[in-house]
Amino acid sequence: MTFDERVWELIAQVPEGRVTTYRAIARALGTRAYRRVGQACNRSPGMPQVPCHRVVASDGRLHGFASPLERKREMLESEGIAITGESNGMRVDLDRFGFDRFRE
DNA sequence: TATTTGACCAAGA
DNA sequence: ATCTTGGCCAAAT
Repeated sequence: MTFDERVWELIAQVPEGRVTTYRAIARALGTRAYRRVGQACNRSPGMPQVPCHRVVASDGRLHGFASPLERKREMLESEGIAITGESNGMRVDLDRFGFDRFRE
């Protein structure tokens, strides 16, 4: 099993209405290669296999997504997750929506 | 085999 | 609060 696949497996465990962080995933895998986790998301199959839109930066900000439609993100987040801030600094409250109780 | 590349992060300034 | 810097490490070149 490759590193990417392990990352996807963890992301798949994040329930709807919750988010996780690149840091939490790296920690769960016992590594500090946070950037590598981001790449795994980039190459992930996407929904419905891997809900990579539920992965945010460690401070709760919505990172990356070179996609022209960051709006898409906000919409998907609106599956019950509150977003604070404007287009630039949109962030989620990790204390309320954060998830890192991975199994295995 | 060697180098470059990230949807990152934490600590300083 | 914003910016810079150095570190991280598997995959893709």
